[in-house]
Amino acid sequence: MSKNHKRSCPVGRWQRRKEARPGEIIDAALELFCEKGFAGTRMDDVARHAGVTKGTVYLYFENKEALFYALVNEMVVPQVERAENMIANYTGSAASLIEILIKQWHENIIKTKLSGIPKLIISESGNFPELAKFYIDNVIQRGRRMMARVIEKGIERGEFIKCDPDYVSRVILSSMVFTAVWERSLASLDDETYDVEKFFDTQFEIMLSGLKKTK
Amino acid sequence: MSKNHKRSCPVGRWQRRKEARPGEIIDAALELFCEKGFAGTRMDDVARHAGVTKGTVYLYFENKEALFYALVNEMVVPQVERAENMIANYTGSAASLIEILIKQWHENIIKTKLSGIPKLIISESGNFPELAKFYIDNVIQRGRRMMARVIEKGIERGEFIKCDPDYVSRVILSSMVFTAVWERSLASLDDETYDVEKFFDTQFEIMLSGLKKTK
Amino acid sequence: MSKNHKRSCPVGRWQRRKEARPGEIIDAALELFCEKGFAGTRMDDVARHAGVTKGTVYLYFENKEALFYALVNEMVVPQVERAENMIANYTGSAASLIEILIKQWHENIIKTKLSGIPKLIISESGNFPELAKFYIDNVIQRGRRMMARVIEKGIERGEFIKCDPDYVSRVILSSMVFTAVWERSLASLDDETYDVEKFFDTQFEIMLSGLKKTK
Amino acid sequence: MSKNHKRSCPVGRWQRRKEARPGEIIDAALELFCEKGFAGTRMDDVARHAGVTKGTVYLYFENKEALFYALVNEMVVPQVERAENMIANYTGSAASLIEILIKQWHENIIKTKLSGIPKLIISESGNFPELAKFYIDNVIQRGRRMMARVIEKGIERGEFIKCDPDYVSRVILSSMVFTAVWERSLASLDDETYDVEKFFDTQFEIMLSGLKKTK
DNA sequence: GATGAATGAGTGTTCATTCAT
DNA sequence: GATGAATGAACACTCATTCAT
Repeated sequence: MSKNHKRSCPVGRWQRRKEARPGEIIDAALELFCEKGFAGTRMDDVARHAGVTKGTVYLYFENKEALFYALVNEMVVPQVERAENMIANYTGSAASLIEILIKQWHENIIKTKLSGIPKLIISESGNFPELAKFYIDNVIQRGRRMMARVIEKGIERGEFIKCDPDYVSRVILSSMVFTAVWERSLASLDDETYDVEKFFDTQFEIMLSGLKKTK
Repeated sequence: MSKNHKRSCPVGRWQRRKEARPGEIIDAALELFCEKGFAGTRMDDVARHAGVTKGTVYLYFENKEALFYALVNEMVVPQVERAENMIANYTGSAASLIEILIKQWHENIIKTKLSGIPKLIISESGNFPELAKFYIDNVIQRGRRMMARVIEKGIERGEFIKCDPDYVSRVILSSMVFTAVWERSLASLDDETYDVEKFFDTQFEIMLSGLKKTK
Repeated sequence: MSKNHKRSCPVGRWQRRKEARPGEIIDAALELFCEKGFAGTRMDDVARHAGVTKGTVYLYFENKEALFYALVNEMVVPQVERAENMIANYTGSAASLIEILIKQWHENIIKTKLSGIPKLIISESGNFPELAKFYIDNVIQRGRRMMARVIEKGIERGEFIKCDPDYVSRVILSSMVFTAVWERSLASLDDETYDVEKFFDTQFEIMLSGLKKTK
Repeated sequence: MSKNHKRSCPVGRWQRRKEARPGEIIDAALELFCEKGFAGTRMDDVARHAGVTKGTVYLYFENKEALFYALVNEMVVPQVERAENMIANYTGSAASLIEILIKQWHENIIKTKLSGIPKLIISESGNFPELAKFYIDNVIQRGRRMMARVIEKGIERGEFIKCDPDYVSRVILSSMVFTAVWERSLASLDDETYDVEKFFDTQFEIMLSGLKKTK
């Protein structure tokens, strides 16, 4: 009847949260790995950030590395799929699709904790090449192909000038991805602040006016 | 990762001890820090890579952190100065200057070990905010201003359309810097290889045709 | 291995809690302690082997150590009593009594899980001196006296030559006990297999012909 | 000139003992592993017993298990070889050779730290089957064959009655080995003390008079 | 009674740093 | 100057034990 009947049992040490735990731990790990790096993050810290003790982390993840892998798996693939679906169903112009993709990148990645992933993968690529490879194959390459297909469509539709869709895709994505990396690393230390939205608008305008056919 | 990075004396951090130039140590450290991260690199490895023993590293650098600071200081400032001098003396068009800057970035940074620096700073920014701050102030901001001045000149000279030079500068630099980061992290793991030169050409063309005034 | 074995309350150590008989737990513990040692055995394993969960073990035994003590107490004393009764009622020759004792050792100890006890006690004597002491006083010494009495009787009856019954007892028992230890430790790893029965026959024959008076 | 010129440098933290270290560590490990078991022994304890700190142990042994393996390797093989050489060169009677072997077992094994090895191997056989196998193949089996060959020779020379040398060998060795195990485990806890020498004398006499041919 | 999620003390192992040689 | 044996603090991971359900 009352909305808080769950709280009738006092919040204590023995709360069971089997369902929620892994997600909480992964969130904590993402934040900390991204901030301090994999090696620089203590399992104890991850645990404390997730509101549990060290031992509990090991109930859900075999070891630190498994936690890292789970984190990337969990966080990354759904995003790619969402974007691919969006593109598949889109019927408007290539230019407007690019605009939407950039906007969504801003809303769903840059503004969320997900923006930590690219920085994390890049930072740890030397120590976890296999994981980096997974990310390249399942995120980067798919992203690249998505954007390339959009460009291609724009060329086919007569919207865009002739160009190599793969390279144009890389150029557009590079500053999008860099922005995520930047926001999660140096942005907060830079006293010359900027407006991410305006950044993306600028990028969009220049790129598009460079790509658009002038009739 | 020790939590007292910040407590180590900030004075004298930037000097190497002695006259001798343990450039090999710095080179080894750059390579290894970039590959494995600061925490993941053992002083022993740095030493061995430099052809000396562990103790010797400590003759020249007070500790691991000092080595990191020295590395960044040593490697970074000369580049910026070189670029600034180049711009100051340049008399041609803004467009051609941008082309030259991109080419030099490719030749002098991307193709050399120096490209490891941005990846390293980004990766370790959470653990070494002071160092990151130094890098931002002495490299990033100066680079941004350089590029912005070029754009500004282009607008003044009637070459370019009206735009916000600061944001355009950020857009151009973002994919340039990202390319360095990419080459030092994921590029070697990506089976879809690409030609960096063509990447920069594509970027240059699109950006420029987006910026150029059409008479 | 905690250093405070000795501090755990010595009273009540020998009792199982509750009426129910968690014989399966003790069986599981015997098997696992014997195989992996006390420290090397996880309570979780004991529980799983006994078909219950970890918590349940603690319903019946105060802690791991208490389980060990209960195990030894449970398993050991009945055997000694059975043997003592057998001897008390025996009326035949000393030689045939020895033969019977060896046979029974083979049947009731060597061939059963009980053979694990000596190996276990020996292995853990350093960590559980009190328990080892209990075993010595209640099993070893009583066994030694039993065998010594048989020898003595043999001497008295004129069957055996004059000898020190205590030492002869020790010699006979040493290979009997060793066989139990061997079977529970190295036997299965030795590719030079042997027949335990023939081993005991050989021992019996040699010892007896060495002991018997030649008229 | 003075005998203690080595002591002229004060005993301190920085003494280098590269040559001596491994042996000291192995000695400490043997004692502690035997007393507390492998799992129950802390590397810290081993180190302290050897007069060093934990880190130093890892300079010489890759890990705890490697230390265990090294210990067995180091300690065991030389003994077997010594015994085999002795037998090969022996020209006297089989009976006297057995007597010598028992005496040497007493002097060189039982009375020394080496007597800890059998107990240790037996205790840890479940956790280190490979090491146990090594011990069986290189020590036990060779010991068994040695003793069997002596018995065989005794039979050939007409000293001993017909019997199966392999089984007789096993019977004799079982109480010899057991004595080592006993001395390193329960002996010190047993208030019924005994004289090991007399034990072996008793064994020798009974066995021999059981084996000897009566003309 | 039984469960199993959670705890936290304990231990193996690593590695930056020191300093006698 | 250079070495490398030694140190010891730090951290990943384990597991006996607890207790809310």
